[in-house]
Amino acid sequence: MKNDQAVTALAALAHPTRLAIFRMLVERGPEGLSAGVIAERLGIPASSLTFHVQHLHRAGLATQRRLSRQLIYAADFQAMNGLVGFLTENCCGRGATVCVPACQPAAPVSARVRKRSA
Amino acid sequence: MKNDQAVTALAALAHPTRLAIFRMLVERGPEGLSAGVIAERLGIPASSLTFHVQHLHRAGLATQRRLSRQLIYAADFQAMNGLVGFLTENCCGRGATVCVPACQPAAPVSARVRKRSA
DNA sequence: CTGATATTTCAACGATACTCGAATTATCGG
DNA sequence: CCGATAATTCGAGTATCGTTGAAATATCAG
Repeated sequence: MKNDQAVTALAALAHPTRLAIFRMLVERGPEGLSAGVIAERLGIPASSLTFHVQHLHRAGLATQRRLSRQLIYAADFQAMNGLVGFLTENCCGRGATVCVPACQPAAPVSARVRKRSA
Repeated sequence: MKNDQAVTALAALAHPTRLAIFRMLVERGPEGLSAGVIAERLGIPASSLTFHVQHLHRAGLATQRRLSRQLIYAADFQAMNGLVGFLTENCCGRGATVCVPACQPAAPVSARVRKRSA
């Protein structure tokens, strides 16, 4: 990850609302969440949600796909991996490069839902 | 690390100049660098440097100590460790908590200088 | 104390970020 | 096509950030 990308990604996460959105997406996994659901959970206007979630999208931290009328956003774990890697390699001293964090969800949502109801 | 602290730390690093300062401090290690040296290396006015380095200090990412007329700033590796830990634990999914990055310099500056000249 | 050095504080300005209601675009069911 | 739903874009107002020169503070050497 380049220096500029890192700054962009850090700025994207450096806001309470956006960090909350991103954590929500991480917890949800690849299945993602629609803009409406996120806005409702956070209790913010739709236009405000768009502003923040697109910030994450532009920074490369969230993917976007359309599902009929809804736009689904999901965390981009590869990008997050890149950011954490950048921080450990460039901002944690030379002795830390041995550590390779694995940024990805433990299991798809469908499996977790099944597990929860079991 | 609390959510608010993480946002503060992320915001502190989310600026080209401050990220450059922090990387400089990380590379330097516990010995730190004086405000004047940092400003000179970056080619920015002293008042601008103060603005940014204090931002890092307030965010807990840099320590400050006085050495006669100079103020020495150094990276706070423990804080950085906390931030990386927060990101891996809260923003990288549940499967990533096994990784514990060790954020600290490989060796004190004095040793490295000796090594370099050898 | 005096002068010199190192850094911070202050004040003012321009630029960017955030918020949110209203208008617009996209999709779907019938 | 039409009405309804989901989301974005637009516009305007407020707030915060970033930059910098000038003035103030702290430390030291003599």
